[in-house]
Amino acid sequence: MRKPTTENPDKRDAYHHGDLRRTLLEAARNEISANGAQSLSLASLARRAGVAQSAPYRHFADRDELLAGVATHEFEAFTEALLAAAAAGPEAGAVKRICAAYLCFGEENVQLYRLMFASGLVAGAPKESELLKAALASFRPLLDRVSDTSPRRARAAANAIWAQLHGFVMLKADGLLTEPSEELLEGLMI
Amino acid sequence: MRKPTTENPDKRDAYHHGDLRRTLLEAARNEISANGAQSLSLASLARRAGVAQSAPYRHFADRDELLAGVATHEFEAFTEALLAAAAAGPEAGAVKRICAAYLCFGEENVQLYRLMFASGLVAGAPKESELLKAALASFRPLLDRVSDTSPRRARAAANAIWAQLHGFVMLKADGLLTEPSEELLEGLMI
DNA sequence: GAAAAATGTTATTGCCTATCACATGAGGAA
DNA sequence: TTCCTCATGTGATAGGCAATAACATTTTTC
Repeated sequence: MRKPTTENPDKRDAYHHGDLRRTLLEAARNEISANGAQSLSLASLARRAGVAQSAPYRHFADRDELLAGVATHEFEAFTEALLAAAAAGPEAGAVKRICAAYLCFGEENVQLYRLMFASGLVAGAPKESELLKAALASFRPLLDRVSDTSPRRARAAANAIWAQLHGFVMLKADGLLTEPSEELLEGLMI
Repeated sequence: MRKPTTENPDKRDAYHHGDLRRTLLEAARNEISANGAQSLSLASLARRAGVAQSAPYRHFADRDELLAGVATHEFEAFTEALLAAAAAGPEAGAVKRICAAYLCFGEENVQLYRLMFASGLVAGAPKESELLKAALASFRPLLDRVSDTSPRRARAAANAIWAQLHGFVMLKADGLLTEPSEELLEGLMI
């Protein structure tokens, strides 16, 4: 692996870029966030980064692997946001706050959310992949705070909430639900 | 428009195909159902139908319009399935049966379901499009059978159920939920 | 310091979308 | 019938992208 900066950061015109992997991931995130994952091409990313079209393939086996990289990173940010919401008040209201934070993230990052949860990327990811692990980890904040008569029932309840939140975000993203988030949050069955 | 059959159906070698639009839609449905919408190309469809690569463009402005055609048709089939489930027993259990039919459809048609609800196609569709109308219509069977103290509350309740069903299907499709449908159905909060 | 590994470049292949100009066939109007 | 027009299909083409191969240049390692 490579450190973010070499001894001389001014070496912009050097043969080697220095931190292409990170640069590509960041540019990809921007592009996806703005125009969706569909409109992303490795070629255009390479151009924007000022390297040859083939350079990205030194860091990502194919387009999907780059997308997976972006998605993984975003799942981690998502998890952070949920944890922060949980910690932002008394434990009693943690679930409610997590739900609000979930809807908020989905609304503010529609395209990234699509990549994470609706691109089929996770479905095609191997069991041990970083992506799948990051995706499952984002479920923990909610699961850990839902209690019920048994762990099994708690899991079922958390699943139900999760599914509902996910459904709200996606249906709203597609224009099939028009109610504002606060209203959906009230209608949430907990 | 053109009738499905001309006077002579044997005229296969004729200059005109006869019913290319329908043929393309059906082939596209098959391909999507088998391998997902991503792997669909108009070029390969044209080859399979035995016409020139440019022929499909006489019937669909672009790739997305073909996909929208498939999705629209599938939303109609989906609505039919939900209506059939509702009619398949006493009115009292209609909602439960609709939910079961919903999960069943999603499970048996993962790729088509993805196209319908997770491709962003609906999000980009104009307000008056057939696609959006068909999508919204698929919500009616459930909405019409959920009653509450007020129409507004009924809508909120139906939204919640809908979102939850959608969430179950998608999260399961991505391997993030592993519980069998029956169990999810029991956990459904109604 | 030399060998090896990492990272970038140029060149190439093949597939795809989308748009031309042009060809053919079907059905209606005179 | 005969011609005209429109719908539909063909061939050719431009441009973009994914992916790979062979070659070049640093950086790291021993």
